[in-house]
Amino acid sequence: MLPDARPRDPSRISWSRRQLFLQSEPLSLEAFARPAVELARGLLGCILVHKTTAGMIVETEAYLGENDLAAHSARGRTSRTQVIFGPPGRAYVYFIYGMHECLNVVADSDGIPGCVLIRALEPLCGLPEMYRRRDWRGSICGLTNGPGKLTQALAIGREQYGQRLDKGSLTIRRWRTPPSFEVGVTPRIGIRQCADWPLRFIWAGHSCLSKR
DNA sequence: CAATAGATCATCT
DNA sequence: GATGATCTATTGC
Repeated sequence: MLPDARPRDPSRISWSRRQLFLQSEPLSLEAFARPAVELARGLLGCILVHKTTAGMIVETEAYLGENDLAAHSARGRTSRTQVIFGPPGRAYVYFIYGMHECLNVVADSDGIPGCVLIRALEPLCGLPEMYRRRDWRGSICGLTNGPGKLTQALAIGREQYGQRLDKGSLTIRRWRTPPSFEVGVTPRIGIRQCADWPLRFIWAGHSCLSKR
């Protein structure tokens, strides 16, 4: 089903395509029903799969429902933000700067807003496709080390708005034996309001983190 | 290397 | 009409 990746730099790509399927399982909907901060931390090391492409999540940001003026949900329910107020485990995809799509995972419970922005992945599967879609000839990490880059590489867009992430073509999976790593916490990137809140979570020292 | 301009449009004032 | 949870290329040191 998934195409083989092109020759890789073994120091950067940690798992083979075969291991991806033998050693992972989709997160259940209940697994997403947690506070956004907790989910943001918990999604690190999990695998985002869209059709023939996949990558491991190494950077996330939590957006809260209350008093978080940086969150899209802070201005209330609109046609764009309604999914954030709904049940957890759904995709919130929005369009920004006239050209980029960003993927969020809805957290908390039905009626309570909260979501997690996926900011960076380590590419795992379908690398040739990613290179083509990104029109990129640089490093492997450069395919997906940014929120707009990873959606382009995995072909995720507003067509996936509201889609559930526990089954179907867009899923988040966890390793049966999770990798061990150190988690770092920093302020979120690219926002003006609440700019100093420590809600960005990273796999400390990973080479595929986004750039400032 | 750091700083900055330009691309480009859905959303909300 | 302004803004923005971004990315890339280019400029300048």
